[in-house]
Amino acid sequence: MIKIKLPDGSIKEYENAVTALSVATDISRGLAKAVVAAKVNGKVKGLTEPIESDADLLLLKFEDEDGAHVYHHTSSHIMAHAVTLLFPDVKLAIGPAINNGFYYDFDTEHTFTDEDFALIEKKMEEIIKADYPVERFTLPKDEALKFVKDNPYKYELISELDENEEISFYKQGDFVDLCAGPHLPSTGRVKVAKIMSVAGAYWRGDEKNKMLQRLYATSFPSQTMLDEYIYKMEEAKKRDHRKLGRELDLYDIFEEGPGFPFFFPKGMEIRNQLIDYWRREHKRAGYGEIITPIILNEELWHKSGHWDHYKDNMYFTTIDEGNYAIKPMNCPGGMLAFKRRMYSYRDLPLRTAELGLVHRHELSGALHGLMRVRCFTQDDAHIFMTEEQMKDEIIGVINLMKKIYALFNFEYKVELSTKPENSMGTKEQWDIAEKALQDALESLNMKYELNPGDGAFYGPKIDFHIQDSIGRTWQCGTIQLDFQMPERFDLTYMGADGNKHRPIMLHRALFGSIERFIAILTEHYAGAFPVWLAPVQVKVLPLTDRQADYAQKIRDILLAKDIRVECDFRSEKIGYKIREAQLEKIPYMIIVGDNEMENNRISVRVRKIGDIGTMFLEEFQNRIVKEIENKL
RNA sequence: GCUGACAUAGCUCAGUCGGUAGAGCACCUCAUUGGUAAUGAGGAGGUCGGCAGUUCGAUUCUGCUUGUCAGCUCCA
Repeated sequence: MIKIKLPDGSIKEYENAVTALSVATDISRGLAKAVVAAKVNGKVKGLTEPIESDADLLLLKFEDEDGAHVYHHTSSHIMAHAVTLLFPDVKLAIGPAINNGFYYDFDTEHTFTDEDFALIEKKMEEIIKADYPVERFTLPKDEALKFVKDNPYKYELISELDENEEISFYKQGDFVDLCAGPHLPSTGRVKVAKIMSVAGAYWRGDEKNKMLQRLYATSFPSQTMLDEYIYKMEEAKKRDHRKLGRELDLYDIFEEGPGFPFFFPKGMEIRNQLIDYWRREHKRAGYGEIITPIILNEELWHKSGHWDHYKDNMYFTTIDEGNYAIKPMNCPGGMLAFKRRMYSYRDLPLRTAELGLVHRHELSGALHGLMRVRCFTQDDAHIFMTEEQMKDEIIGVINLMKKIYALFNFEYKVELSTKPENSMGTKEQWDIAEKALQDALESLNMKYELNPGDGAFYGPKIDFHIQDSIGRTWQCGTIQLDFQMPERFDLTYMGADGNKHRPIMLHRALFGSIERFIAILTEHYAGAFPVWLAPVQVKVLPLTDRQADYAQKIRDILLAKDIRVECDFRSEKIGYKIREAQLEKIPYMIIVGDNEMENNRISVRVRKIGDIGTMFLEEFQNRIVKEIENKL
């Protein structure tokens, strides 16, 4: 007797081995139709895989993340199947499910174009209609290798697997693919698929390898869901900071300076508000602010290790026949600032912040609006401390980061990145540093992912990643431990014992880059910034020329309270002025006609709500001042 | 940097199977003085990203180049 326990606690009993599909059928026919995979004792399995002993069973639908994953994975096989039929010379590489879809990497002489998409989709439809059962079979490693001998990619993948491992394959019609699975029971379970784009992708993500052609696609259980997805993506694109930055006249990048952004008065307003806030928080958290030069002698960069590890990303220049570098990071300058005098252990931890403008030579193909630029302002800080202070300092920084991100209601992902291949220092130092970061994360109960080998060349780091409008994530905040720079620069402090000791250094940035952070904010708010950040907070709209003086008076009063206010004196109808202010995403409009003027009042219109009626200017002023103070 | 696509007015986009271009919005002028998302009329604005080549003639075809977009790689 096999007992299958369902999530609601109920138990179904079966004489013999049973499949998740038949359990679903027992519950209801509708469920059997909707279910796409199952979690058996917490592991995702195919619906038709036999369950041979007692198990906890969770039936997965497309709506479940794991369910969608299986659904998309089978879809990727269908796409590979279709491509194989249309382009027989194609060699398959890998084709996993990803967020919102799937891709497959192909090696073929043919260059895929947009016109091929429709052809491939049509072929996929045929495979779906044929409703081939998707069957799993396994081979021992040596036979598996023989089976894929004509495909170097699959051959390489299998070669790396364990000798004794059973290698699983999935077969649908005549198409067979190496795959760990699981899969849908048959191809007909996929309803609609759409190829989204084609792009180059290096085999195994290594630029030394051959570049393959990657087809990105998605699939859904219904046309309606696909349409909704496409609509959603189009809507999301309207939030693109590059578009909004231009429309709202905040910032832009021109052909004359690829990767070098311009900020205009309205963008600067946002930037300055952020920085004001940043300065207040840092003063409170015990930081002193410094500024270090953008250009420093090349020697410094040899000493810091940047020459050996970061030269390709740096710009250089000559002054009076001397060689100079344009800083890609602020730390070496920070080192000089520390070294200028002697410190006591009583001075530690010493927290030094710098809004430092750094320049980096990024690959042209990597540039992306304000998200990825060639010059940006890091809200950097260097904390010099003793080993005992390390953990508390890390925790302090994480808490400050959490406080700032909470202000914007950001969802973020935390990653711990460890020792990369080409790094400075000893393994012991790295171990201590990595452990300190990990301990801090764990003592705060933070969820994080491990990202092995992705640390900076001088130390491991904790990174904070935030999503953009279409779900791409960007690293913003970062906390990096560094034993190397203090050693290279021979930094010391005087200990209680009268001897010189070496401090440990922590690099950190909260926004990460002001430019990237503003891009994230623009997309996060879809350009409708909260009052405290809005470039223009209030627009006064006189109904006719008769109210011009009154409008001006209102503006002057608000200006005197540091409220950012503009007037629209043009001889346009009120509807027109409102529409324009609305499109500019200005939080408050003050509308004044003869009525308001006679009663010494104002009409207020809120961006999100609409007309909220008339009030005295003083009432409005109290309201908006309070909102600004509370950062709403 | 690599793969693919794209580049026409400030913005969004038409268009020319090779005969030097057009709309809407924005801008300027005039009229209009209005009550919560577009008043009307007129005007100005483009060496069709740049450089070569083919051609009687190139914005259109070809090559190179610059930039942008998607992805890979890399990173805040």
